[in-house]
Amino acid sequence: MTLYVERGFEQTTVAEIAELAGLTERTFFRYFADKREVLFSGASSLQELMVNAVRDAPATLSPYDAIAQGIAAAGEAIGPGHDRARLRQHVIDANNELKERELIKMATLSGALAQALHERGVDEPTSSLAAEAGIAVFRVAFERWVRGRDDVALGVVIDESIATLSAITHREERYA
Amino acid sequence: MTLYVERGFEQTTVAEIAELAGLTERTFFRYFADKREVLFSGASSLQELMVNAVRDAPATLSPYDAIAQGIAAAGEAIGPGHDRARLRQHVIDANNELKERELIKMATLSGALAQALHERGVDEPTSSLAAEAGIAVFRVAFERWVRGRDDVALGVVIDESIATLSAITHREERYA
DNA sequence: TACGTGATGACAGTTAGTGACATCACGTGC
DNA sequence: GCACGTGATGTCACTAACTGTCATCACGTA
Repeated sequence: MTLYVERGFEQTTVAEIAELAGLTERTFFRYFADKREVLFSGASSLQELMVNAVRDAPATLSPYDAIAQGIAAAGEAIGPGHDRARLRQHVIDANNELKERELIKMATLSGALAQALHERGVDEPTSSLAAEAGIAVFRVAFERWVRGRDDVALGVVIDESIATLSAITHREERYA
Repeated sequence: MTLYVERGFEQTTVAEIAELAGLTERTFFRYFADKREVLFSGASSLQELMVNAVRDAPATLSPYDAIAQGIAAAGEAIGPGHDRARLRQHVIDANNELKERELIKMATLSGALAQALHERGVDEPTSSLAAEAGIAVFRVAFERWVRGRDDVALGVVIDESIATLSAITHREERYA
């Protein structure tokens, strides 16, 4: 991570990382499937957290509100680490391969959330659409939070974005 | 493409592609930035099509409806090629690197659509959210269409998905 | 006919990632 | 206290995706 920040992702070789960490390249690849995965080791636990939140949400909640609970849980987990998130995102945004990896993590997450909705009795395509919409909200909210001021809480931005999406898809309200 | 279908993406080397096409590896890499890009050469023209549709949509349309026009345009362009789409998607789904590339193309598209909304006078974060939601709809609809029966038109699936997302994000209607 | 230009080939080099085997530390059962 | 199985690490050889550089070649033009 230090190296990625200092000289960028592409300019850092696995050999350098391994040397700095005091192990061989081969061992590095035993811990991480590839060079990119270093930055995404936390993704699976975040996914677990969100899926649990959806699963444990009150049965009376709509799919969209259940997903909102999951996103809120992610917000609470990430919220405190604004500086870390900003640094990490800066590295990712500077490199296309890393962006790709981030996107596939999001897509996997979306699939897991759809599955969690399934287990709440929600049918296709409602489950997939609600999950995808939730991820869309999370993506936009997270980006705004990372680029925004330090004192605006992630949870607040998320709530705003959830409401905004509802307003957008209400076709009749503000437009002809 | 023939080779990717026959033996899979990973099992196909650039050397083989080059030989089949009657040129050298180096020349292959002059036409395609990398091995994956072969399957996504049409992405930029599709993006252009969608952006134009959004730009040229009646000014009275809401952001969501303007995006819907863009998606409909994509539906018309892709719709006739059901077999080709199915084959291509089969190759992509079998390989994670290709899925990543597909996702970043979608993300780029989302950004372009958000930009097109901007030029219609739509503010952030509404523009990004509407674009992301539109991509979410497109993603789900496209997948359903590819996996579904031959005689169901893509346009129909898209319209259904647009309506379903509206219903989902109407929180009060069908749930407590 | 000489010349500039754009496309291609030839070739060497870097780096990510993998497979196979050796080694080594360490806890367990005897 | 010692043999032994096991999991983590090192070593080495190898493949394949890319990249940089220079040579070559076809072709339209002055």
